[in-house]
Amino acid sequence: MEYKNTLNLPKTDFPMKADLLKREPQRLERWYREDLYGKIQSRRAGAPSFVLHDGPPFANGDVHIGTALNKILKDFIIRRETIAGKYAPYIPGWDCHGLPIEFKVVQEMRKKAKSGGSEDGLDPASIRTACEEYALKYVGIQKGQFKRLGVLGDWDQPYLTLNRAYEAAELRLFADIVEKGFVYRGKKPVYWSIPCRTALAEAEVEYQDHVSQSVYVAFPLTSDPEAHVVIWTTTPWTLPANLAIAYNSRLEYVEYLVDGKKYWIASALASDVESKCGWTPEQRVRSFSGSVLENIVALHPFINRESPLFAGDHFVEDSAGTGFVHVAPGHGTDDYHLGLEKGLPTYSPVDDAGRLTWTSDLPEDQQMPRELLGKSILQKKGSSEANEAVLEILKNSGRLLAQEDYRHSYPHCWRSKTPVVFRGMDQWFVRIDHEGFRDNAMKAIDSVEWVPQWGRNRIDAAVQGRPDWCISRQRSWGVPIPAFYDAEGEPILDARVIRKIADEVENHGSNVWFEKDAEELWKLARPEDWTGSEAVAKSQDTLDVWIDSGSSSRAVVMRREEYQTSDRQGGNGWVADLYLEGSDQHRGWFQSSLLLSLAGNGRAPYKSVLTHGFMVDEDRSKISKSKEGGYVKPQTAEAYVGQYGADIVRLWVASQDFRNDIVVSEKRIKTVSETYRGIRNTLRYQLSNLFDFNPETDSLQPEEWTPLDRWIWEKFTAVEQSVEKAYAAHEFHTVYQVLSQFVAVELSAVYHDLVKDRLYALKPDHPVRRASQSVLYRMCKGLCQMLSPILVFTAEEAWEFLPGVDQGDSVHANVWSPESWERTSEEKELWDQAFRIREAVLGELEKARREKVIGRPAEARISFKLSGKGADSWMDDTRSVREFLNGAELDITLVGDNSSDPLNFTDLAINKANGEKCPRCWRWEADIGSNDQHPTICGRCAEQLV
RNA sequence: GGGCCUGUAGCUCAGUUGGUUAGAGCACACGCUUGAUAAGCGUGGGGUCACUGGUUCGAGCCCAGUCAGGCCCA
Repeated sequence: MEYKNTLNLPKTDFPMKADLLKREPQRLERWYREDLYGKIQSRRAGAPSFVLHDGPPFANGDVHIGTALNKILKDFIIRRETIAGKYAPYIPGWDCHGLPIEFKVVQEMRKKAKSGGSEDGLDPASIRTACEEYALKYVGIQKGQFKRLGVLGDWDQPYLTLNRAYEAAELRLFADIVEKGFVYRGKKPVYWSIPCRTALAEAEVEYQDHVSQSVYVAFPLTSDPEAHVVIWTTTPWTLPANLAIAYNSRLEYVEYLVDGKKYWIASALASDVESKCGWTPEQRVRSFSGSVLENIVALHPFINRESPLFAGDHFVEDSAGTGFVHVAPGHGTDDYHLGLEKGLPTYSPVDDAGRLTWTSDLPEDQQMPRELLGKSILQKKGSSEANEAVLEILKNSGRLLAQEDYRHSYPHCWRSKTPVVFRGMDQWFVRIDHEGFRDNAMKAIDSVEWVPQWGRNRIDAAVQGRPDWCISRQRSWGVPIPAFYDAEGEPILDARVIRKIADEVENHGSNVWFEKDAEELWKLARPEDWTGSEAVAKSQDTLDVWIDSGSSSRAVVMRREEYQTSDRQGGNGWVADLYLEGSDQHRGWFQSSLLLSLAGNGRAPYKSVLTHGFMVDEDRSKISKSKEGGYVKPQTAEAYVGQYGADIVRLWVASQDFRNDIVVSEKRIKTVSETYRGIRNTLRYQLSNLFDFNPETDSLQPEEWTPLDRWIWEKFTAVEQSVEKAYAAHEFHTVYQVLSQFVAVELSAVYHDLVKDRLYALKPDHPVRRASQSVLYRMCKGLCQMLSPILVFTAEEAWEFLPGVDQGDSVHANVWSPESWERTSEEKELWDQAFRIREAVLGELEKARREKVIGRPAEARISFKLSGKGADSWMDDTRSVREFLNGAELDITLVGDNSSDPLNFTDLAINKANGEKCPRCWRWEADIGSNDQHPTICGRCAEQLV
């Protein structure tokens, strides 16, 4: 008789091979066809809400692997809140305006225009149409890539910063802020990109190595034309804008006498300047303290005006230069502040195209020489027309003491990659210190939970140190600033006007501002009781994109229907529970959102803010787009998903502590794949042994289980508790560690291994078998649920094979309730000791096997002496004990009678077992043939065949 | 140059208020199994806790500095 056919061998259609690349897209198709997201939302209607507000990625290019990390983390959290029973809608967003898109679109339009022989069609309205098309195209592309990652959300109705309703809400928020007096018109040096013809935000500037033409220039004193203050600058073109010189009153200065002329520099820089200017230490005449320089006035080296000396102790250093700093208030931040303090104009004699020019700030006789007019300051190959012209004048006037190329880190325009210049010009600003606003912001920061905690330090520093917010941009692709100008050229910015325009934008889109002329717009927007001057022109500026994304709380969280639940009504109900972005956003979106929300709505828009690190290479250095030598994998989400599948990428994200940097490497992903296989096989083992189990009718309760079942169940519930705790703390790497280790150790190596005999060999409805199936069923279900936020595809796949699950019932829509269960302390104690004995036995078995006493553990006779509390209970169930100790035959001798001592064993010995191998259950038994009807198998097996 | 942060086995993580020979899983090596089988089990090797100095009876944990890396800023 073929006894193999009488065994309950495992059976399942849950495949061992994951085949993620094939199966994931199929499952996605089904999820969206059946509207899983909508189903979950309606099933959770009325439940306590949880709002994670999505920070909008820029609608440009493929989804970067770092962006994928961000979205996956958000998806973990949303899904975990959902299976915890919360109503947690996810409304993804995109940031659609801004320079990068406009730059690219304009480039393309120029190219086309050139080949077509005409530059027509480059007006703002056409540029905007092309930009919108471009942005929407990438919204579509990225949407598909996010979905492929398994990120679930309302992809049919995302929020876009270019939507009419969004723009209108943004403008209304802007109107509130204008009304409260935050916004002013001012002249200020701002980063200016010459090719892009725009002011740049700090975020749009990147530092690169740059070689500047640095010069040492002598400024004669009014009191003594032979005495000179020596300045050093790396931007000769700013010399025509020089209005003062700064020194440090705490430094020591030294006077040189060279060819009858006196030159002053800081002592600390003496040897440096000597070598540059060709002086010698012998020419040093005297030294003096910087404090005596007060009230001294110098003359501009080539323009007819004075350049007074002022103390600038906090920015004049003795680490480079001469200890005297040339001050041009229109061309530098320190210069500007010093100028404000001393009443100097923000003089910036450079036009939009980067050419030197005269301005109305100074009388004509104090303007720069005519030969400088029209010279471009844009640097090409290390020099510029303006620099050359200034150098020429300096050489001719004998004021140039030295010149050399100077390599340093210098700000560059992030798009055109050209050096940016500081240029004073009219802009709109938000005044950060308006009515104690900065202090309020600091308080608002205190009210927020920052995770990790040091995030607070970062945003604190960002807000504390930030200057007024320059919010205007001279670009087309953005939300227009609804300002007008009167006949005098004076700006009109009025909250009522802005609100009228917001209504127009809501109805017709913001193109209305660009398509209609000033007269028409003014007619639409002019308040009925307007008493101010009449508008004759409209502003061409757009709002900084950080105003766009920073308005999302007002435009999305406060407005979207999904978020207007009964538990979010009134008070601070509009505040989001969580924002989650990379740590670079402390200065970016977290800050802009905070400031705008505080100014407009009076408090921070979030309760807590979570940040993650950045993707780094295997050597933990910054991910580079191009590496020297050889092919480099594009760092897009697609590149990884296409090779490994989304669940592997997600598990890899979960495997590392995201608060630090995340290492992205093939090797790392491969080890994660190994873990994935372990998890998948465990699920498969469990499912395959549940093929004939009906949870409704076959389930047994813990009291009816064997001690081993209770042991694993207690372990499992402990795992559920730690996983729950880890999820609550957003520590996904702990979820990963706890689950992968539980799967490998407790389940695979112990429980699943030990329980095979009873599952296979006992008759199907044997209570011991049903007991184990009951535990397996509970664990399999719990594992699917615990894994579901991370392994979204695999958890669902296994869930469908789970007995008793209705067709179409998604693991993602169910509620996961972590169990909590413990054995009695007596049982725990007894079995803790049992495991210690097991460990010792396994060691001895291995030794015996090496010494060839036995072939394999199943042939072993294990004997030892047992004493202490619970020892007699071992004797009650030697089958379980034997199974537990992994041997064939047991010979336990009870010794002593002191049952209050802890369980203990001595004299452990391993020998070859008696009996022979049962062909049915493969165990070594002494009672083979004891049953007449089944003479070749063991007694236990024979009983099962009745 | 400044601010914030990170640095424990090949990889990912634990290491409780400083206290016995620093732990786990994976990977690796060797063996077993072939009724979880493109699976499973057992055993084993592997760490000057980035480095240097200090505080202490005692430091992976505390202090100072150095180096390397990341983000932000200048």
